[in-house]
Amino acid sequence: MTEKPTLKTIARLSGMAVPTVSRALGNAPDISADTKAKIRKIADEIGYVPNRAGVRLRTGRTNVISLVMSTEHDMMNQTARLITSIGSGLRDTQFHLNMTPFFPGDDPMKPIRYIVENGSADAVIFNQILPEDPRVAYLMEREFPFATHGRSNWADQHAYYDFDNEAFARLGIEELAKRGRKNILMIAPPIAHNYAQKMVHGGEVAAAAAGIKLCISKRITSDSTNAQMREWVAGKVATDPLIDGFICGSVNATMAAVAGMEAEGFKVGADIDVIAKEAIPFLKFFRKDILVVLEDVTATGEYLARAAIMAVREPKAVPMQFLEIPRGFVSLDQY
Amino acid sequence: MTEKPTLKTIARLSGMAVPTVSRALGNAPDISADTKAKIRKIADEIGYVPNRAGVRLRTGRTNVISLVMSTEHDMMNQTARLITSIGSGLRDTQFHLNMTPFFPGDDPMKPIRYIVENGSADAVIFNQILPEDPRVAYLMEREFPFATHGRSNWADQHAYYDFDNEAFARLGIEELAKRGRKNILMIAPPIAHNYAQKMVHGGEVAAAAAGIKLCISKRITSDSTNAQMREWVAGKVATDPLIDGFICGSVNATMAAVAGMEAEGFKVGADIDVIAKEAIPFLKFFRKDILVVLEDVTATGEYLARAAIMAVREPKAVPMQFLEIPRGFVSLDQY
DNA sequence: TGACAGTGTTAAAGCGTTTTGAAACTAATT
DNA sequence: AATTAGTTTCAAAACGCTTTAACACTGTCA
Repeated sequence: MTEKPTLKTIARLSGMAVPTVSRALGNAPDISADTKAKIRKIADEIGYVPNRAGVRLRTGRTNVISLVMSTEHDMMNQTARLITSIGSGLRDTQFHLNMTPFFPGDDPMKPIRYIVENGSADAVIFNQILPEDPRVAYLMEREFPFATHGRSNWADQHAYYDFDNEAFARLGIEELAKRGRKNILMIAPPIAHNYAQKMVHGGEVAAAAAGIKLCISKRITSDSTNAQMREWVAGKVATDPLIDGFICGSVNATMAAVAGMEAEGFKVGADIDVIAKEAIPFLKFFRKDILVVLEDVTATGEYLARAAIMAVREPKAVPMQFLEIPRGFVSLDQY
Repeated sequence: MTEKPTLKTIARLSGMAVPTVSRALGNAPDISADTKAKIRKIADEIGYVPNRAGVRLRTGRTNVISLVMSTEHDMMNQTARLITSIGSGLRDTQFHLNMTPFFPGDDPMKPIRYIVENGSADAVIFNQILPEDPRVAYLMEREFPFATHGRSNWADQHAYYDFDNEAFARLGIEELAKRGRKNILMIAPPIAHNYAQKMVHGGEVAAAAAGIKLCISKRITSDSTNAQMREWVAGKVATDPLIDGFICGSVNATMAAVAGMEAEGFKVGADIDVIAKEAIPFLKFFRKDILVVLEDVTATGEYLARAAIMAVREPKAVPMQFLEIPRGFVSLDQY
């Protein structure tokens, strides 16, 4: 892990000339099988990745598929809005936005490592932060610019935007207590994530202070399937009729909770109060008695974009950091 | 519009050397104001845009902000799912995904032109297609690879993936007719878009055949604000109590229609049937009587990715084209 | 022996940009 | 007249890659 390996590196190591290396890796017909094998081996060992600017400059091929996406017709779309608001924050700057989705089961380090090693971006933005997130550690160690959606344990040292989920849970518990609710169920995000831990902690502290009971599901979290959550909620309210409140960590959890309790004949707002958090307002269209806290995703994206640029331009400056404090419950009129 | 302008072009035109041009445009202090003005003028006239590969190769700066986005926790997110499924279709290929959001009021040609002129991608994917979409015309004329989400009038000549909105409207009308409904309101997408025209046309033909009345809103379309749609629906059902069916062109329209009719005391599934189209199943969680047709966004994204790559690799081959036929109405169990 | 054809490798050039360091002036100072 | 200083411009090099054309070899055939 010294210098970024190029064709020249492999040429030096193998004693061949640069073009030979290029053609060998490109599997050209006029290179002997021996040479190809030898060069391929060295390339793999030192982790050679072609420099995309070099390829592009020479061949004119970018290896980029560009997605030009209009946003006009989708208002209710959290992630899309996050993406477009990052785009919006990048407007009139020299920066372009590159998307690397990754999927459940993928190694979260992989795309980050690729970007750093290949130098395919000046900065990274990512989400789903763990308390001791290895991506954060990796990027900090290499002094590669980044901004996170959510805080790690080292959040004081890097750029982030976060929603205060601790305050959200507190707000929820306090509102439920005020309404005389005493037996609360929380569907929290997977507990490995830092924001889940904060939400749970906030809820527990507030519940203890208010003297009400809070039960947090371990098996079922807000990333379970809708069907699983629905079953679980239905089972819970059926066996324990004292349950009179829900705090839901995601829109999906809210939908599933509502469906589950209604299947058992309970009524939102009357029998059971539901606290929900959403980024794009729409839950109240269907159940105006749901108690909704809004999260400002547009601000999130624009802030993260600015924070990332700042991290690129002023690596030594104090990183941009913002904690969004929930502003209470919204009414349908505000939609 | 002959050759792509570079610093060399400007150098030739101005009689200056390439580095001088570079420094003049970079506003270096050691270039005279006269020269700067002259060069800037030429650059603007010929529409010079710096080649990003050149810049990157020389400086190491990519001018890219990379967004690495986890998708685990958002299931209900149409655009996000489209994006990630495009990413998924690009997996294990050499291609990377680049996002260019644009915003209501922006010139839709601008990002396309930039990509083509700057050569910042090998292919473009875009949506919101007009019947005679200038972007399609532009790209076809230049033989630049692309794939569209939706069909233009020249769809036989280019790669696309489309959902058959004509069939959707027909399906909706026929189902409403079967249920004895006679007075239908449709909230269609803005009529300029091709898919809106197809949806309207399909509805009108089917309504005529079934002998029922179909009214399509002109002023209010599915991109109106939720509040506008809600007001409009409430007003309509209040003044015309014969209305007994809705066909909604978007999830937003559906939500607003439901809210509007319920505000006037009508009940979904009993007084009025509602036909909806959605990509991510969630409407039925709240109103299981809504008649929901699903659109397969995951397939869409993966297909568009493959189609774009195909257009790059085999420009002369017959373009990949797919029309998704709606498969009828879903039940809550299928969610 | 010389010409010919493979075979495997390399030298040289160039894609568009920016950064050095030097060069050509002009104007001011000795 | 000769030096110095200041201003403006430019030549050359380099980033990493691929392509073209040329180079050595070997072995075959006349």
